[in-house]
Amino acid sequence: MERQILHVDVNNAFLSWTAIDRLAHGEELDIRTIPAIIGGDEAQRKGVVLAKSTIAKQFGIKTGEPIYFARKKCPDIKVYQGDFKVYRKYSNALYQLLLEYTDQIERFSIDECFCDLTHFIRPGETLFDKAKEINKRVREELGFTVNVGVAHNKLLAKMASDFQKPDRVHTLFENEIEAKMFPLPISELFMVGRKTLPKLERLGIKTIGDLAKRDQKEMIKLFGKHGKLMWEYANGIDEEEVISKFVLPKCIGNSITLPQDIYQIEKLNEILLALSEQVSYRLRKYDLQAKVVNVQIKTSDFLVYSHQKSLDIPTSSTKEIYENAKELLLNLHKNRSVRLLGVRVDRLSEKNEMQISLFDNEKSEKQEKLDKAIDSLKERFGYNSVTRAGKMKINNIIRFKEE
DNA sequence: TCTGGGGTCCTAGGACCC
DNA sequence: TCTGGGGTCCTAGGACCC
Repeated sequence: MERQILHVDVNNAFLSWTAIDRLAHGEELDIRTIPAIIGGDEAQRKGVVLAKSTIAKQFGIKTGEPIYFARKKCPDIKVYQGDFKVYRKYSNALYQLLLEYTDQIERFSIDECFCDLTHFIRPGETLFDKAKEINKRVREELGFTVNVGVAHNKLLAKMASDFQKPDRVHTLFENEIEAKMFPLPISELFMVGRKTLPKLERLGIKTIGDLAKRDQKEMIKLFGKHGKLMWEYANGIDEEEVISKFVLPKCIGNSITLPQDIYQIEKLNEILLALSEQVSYRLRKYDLQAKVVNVQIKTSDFLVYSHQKSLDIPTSSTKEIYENAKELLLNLHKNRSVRLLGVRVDRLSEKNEMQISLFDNEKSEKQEKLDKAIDSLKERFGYNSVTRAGKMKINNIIRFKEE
């Protein structure tokens, strides 16, 4: 049976949401109507463009580039800081509205959803009608706009939502692929990134159609699994289901670009503790444990190094994760000047009843009780209310969004 | 020019075992 | 003494996405 899929994509999400939240708080100016961007704090060396207004886009400003570049392109650009709590609020409002159409919703990111309406189209209705209705209702009831892609699989719905923006509904059915998708530059294809683009161009592949018409075996030979995927996408082939159920994370990480480069291991360890604390806190919130601890650094010359360690027994203990991270960092840093420091845990598994209640020894039982006590204080009084990362100055450097 | 932070998945090479 | 091939696990790095 042909599936009925929508991809709902919020236009300039971070900027639009910031705009309407400011308006809701009495601000007169709608920042969607001026050259504006949402960006990180330049003083903290996080000065990249996270979202841009339609007018800012017309100046050639791109998401992900330094704010410094954006100013060169448009000296009058206004820069605003975003707020994740605000994003989450509007993202949830959108999700609630979509739930009126189907319970088969995959939250692909904070500002994108896939919806499967296969079993929710009544006789006499079309998928396109539903898409138009959603588009209109979001604008009128929620105050921001979305693009909606209409198709029979996720890939085509996603490609369709990316066509003309903003506030539009586009279809991309099988019989439209040749006319609507094949002429697009190959860079527009989902999963063709910065590194693959020049390789494809060197092969004479300039458009999605060019790739679609190549031999699939050739693409597999050159790019392996990625080649197979790209070829299928270029041909509009995608069998992936809309996953509506909650999926546990496969890894949890926390990293920070430091306001200044740091080379002293003692100072780095203090930050490492704060990072480990946050990672293990999130791990425990999901009732997960980790088999692998990973530490990553980025040096002042933007080289990235990482070390990881497989543990004998999975853990969710702050102390254990920190101790292992410390050891990894020691082997990693070699007096290098560190720009970014990160901790990540991998190979996560669910704690079963046995593991929650039984302990190897008294020491780890005590440790677990301490973690739990701190966790519940954090729950009640906020993440930063209690911390083992001793010095408060670290919490001035690292701002935790997780509360 | 000055370059975030959160993820997922894949690959290559080495260690180790049979 | 000098020799093989396959499977699994681990690590480091890199690609992609939003």
